[in-house]
Amino acid sequence: MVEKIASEWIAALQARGYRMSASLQVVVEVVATSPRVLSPIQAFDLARKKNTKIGLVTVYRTLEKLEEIGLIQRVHQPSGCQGFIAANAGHQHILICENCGLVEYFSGDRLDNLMHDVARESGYRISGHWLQLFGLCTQCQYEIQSSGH
Amino acid sequence: MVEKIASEWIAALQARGYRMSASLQVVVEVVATSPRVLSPIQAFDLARKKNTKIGLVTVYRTLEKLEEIGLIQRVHQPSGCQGFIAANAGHQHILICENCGLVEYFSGDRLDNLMHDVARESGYRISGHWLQLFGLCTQCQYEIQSSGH
DNA sequence: TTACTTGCAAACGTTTTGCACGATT
DNA sequence: AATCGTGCAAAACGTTTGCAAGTAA
Repeated sequence: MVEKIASEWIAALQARGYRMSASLQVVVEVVATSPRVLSPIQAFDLARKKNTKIGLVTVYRTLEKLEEIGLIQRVHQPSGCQGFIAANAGHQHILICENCGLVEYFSGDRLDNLMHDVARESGYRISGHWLQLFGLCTQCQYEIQSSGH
Repeated sequence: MVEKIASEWIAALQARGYRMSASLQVVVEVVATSPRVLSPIQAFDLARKKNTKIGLVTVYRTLEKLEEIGLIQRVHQPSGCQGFIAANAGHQHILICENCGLVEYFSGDRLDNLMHDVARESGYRISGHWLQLFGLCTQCQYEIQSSGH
């Protein structure tokens, strides 16, 4: 299932005309299968465990391609904006664990009314929105509680 | 009115124990009175028009202080995350013009139900959220339309 | 065989730090 | 008088670009 996602991403890249290589495959696997937000360097470190030859630049270029196709999205956090996570189509909003980066997706349908109201009141023509929630996943709640905080 | 905001910020900084200087005053004035998102360099350029001696580092350090006190907030945009805008207390959500950076504030009260639902469904303990809307302000809608786009 | 991709090194823009001087309290 | 803030220069950081060599199509 998880491997299936990676192979679908590879197919999408090939359909876009990109050539296949071991390096690209490894980066795609790492990013496609991560349930957590990954920075370029984190993706690089994970990829290096599978392919020692890989360069950081290749990670950047692969992320660029994946974002261009819409398979990943950049994640902005108070701690920084280098993160990426799979862009789960149809679930454009995410909930991020501030401790471990684990991501949950949720629907933002209930925002439509709000956006409509704001557009009318402000006169702006609204073209997009970001909604992100931050918190602690169940696992991290437990661990942090257990360690005495 | 606009000068009042700046002097309130100055007072808040002094109450925090920070010393006053011409450089700091100029930066605070620039940032406090801007209706648009400002990057550090933009704030620096504006401040230099009022005080040629000012250094970019001072702008960074002043922004750091203002953010620490909660008078400004960082603005994340698809084009970058260097922007800052006044943090209008009680109106924590913003609508940004993608063309000129003009910011409108709006209330996000209607998000409470959504957040409660997501917390229950995910098991996360939610501690914060970001909601930003992007679009074109009325002025920029007009200008872009007039110029043939 | 052609042209895209890689990895390295260097360049780049932004942000931070070290430090001597000057200014505020 | 003591300490904090400033401005400059240099360092650090993440990201992008130039290029020669390697590889996919």
